[in-house]
Amino acid sequence: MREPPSSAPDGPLIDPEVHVESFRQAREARRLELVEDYVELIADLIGDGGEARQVDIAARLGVAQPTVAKMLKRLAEDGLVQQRPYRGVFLTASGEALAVQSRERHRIVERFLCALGVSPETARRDAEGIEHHVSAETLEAFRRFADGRSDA
Amino acid sequence: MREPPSSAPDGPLIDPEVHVESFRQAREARRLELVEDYVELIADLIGDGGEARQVDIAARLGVAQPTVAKMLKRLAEDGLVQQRPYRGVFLTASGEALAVQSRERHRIVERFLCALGVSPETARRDAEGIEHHVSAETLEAFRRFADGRSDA
DNA sequence: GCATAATTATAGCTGTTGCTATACTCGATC
DNA sequence: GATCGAGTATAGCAACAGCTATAATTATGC
Ligand SMILES: [Mn+2]
Ligand SMILES: [Mn+2]
Ligand SMILES: [Mn+2]
Ligand SMILES: [Mn+2]
Repeated sequence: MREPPSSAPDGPLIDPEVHVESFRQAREARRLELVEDYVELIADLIGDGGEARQVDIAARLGVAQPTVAKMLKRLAEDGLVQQRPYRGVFLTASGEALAVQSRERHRIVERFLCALGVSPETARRDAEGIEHHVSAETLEAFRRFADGRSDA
Repeated sequence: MREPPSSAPDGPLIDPEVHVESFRQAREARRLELVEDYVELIADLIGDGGEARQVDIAARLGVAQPTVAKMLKRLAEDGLVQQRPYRGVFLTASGEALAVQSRERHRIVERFLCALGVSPETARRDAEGIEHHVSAETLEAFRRFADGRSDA
């Protein structure tokens, strides 16, 4: 049915094996999105008020409290947080490491968008989604651009 | 429990009502990601070879064929594609419109990353995820930057 | 200390996105 | 025109991410 492997791309479409790489990477990033947002938010809440309560996590994420409870259970199973019944949730060493890394990347993406001329509000909102799909190479390019343009 | 509404942000955390907006936008974008990728890919396959078969869609997305079959059923229910049993799938008018719009945004994001100095391979992979989280304002900033720097 | 409010836990549901296994249909070949 | 391979449909499963309703627990106020 399909043409035998020819080196001539007979249209605007790239090679299927190459194409699939991008989609796989995007799916993998999507799988990690929530985890990254949770640990980052937990770290911020602890840093801000000394504790991360389910109700506050839920309020900031815009989801119901049982949704948070279920996710925290999963994060605990994955060794990223530690929770004691009816008490707050804390980050493990690896959870803290992921939080620091995620927060730094988030910060760079948001700063980059602002440096590009996007309004702070839009930068804040778009960065929340974009951050999870920015590779190390792209992040470095973002950082370079933001540093070069920053008025600081 | 929580402080009464005070105008003084007592930490690095922004206002919860503002914070939740970003997460809601990211969740909404995530909800539309797959739909946009499907219609864009279907449009490309039709433009390339005149037809969009499930096996080809599956091969490019990196998923199994029944996964594609189920999604096409949903897209048909949503009025984005039309499929006849054991025949190819076609885009409706609104499906075509979404495809054109998604493809254009995708193209701009990828071109922007390249203009920023990211390698073509990384630009291709990162754009596949980033595209879905780029607002109209950010897209316009991307376009301006890419146009201003393009050597064409 | 006890009543009550706030918080967390749990049960049970839905919808989405993936999978494997298998049945069905279509078209090409002989 | 029967066969066989490619492609499609369907069934059934699992993980994930959300929800409501309600029970259990902790914390607060009197
Ligand atoms: Mn983040
Ligand atoms: Mn995020
Ligand atoms: Mn795309
Ligand atoms: Mn995409």
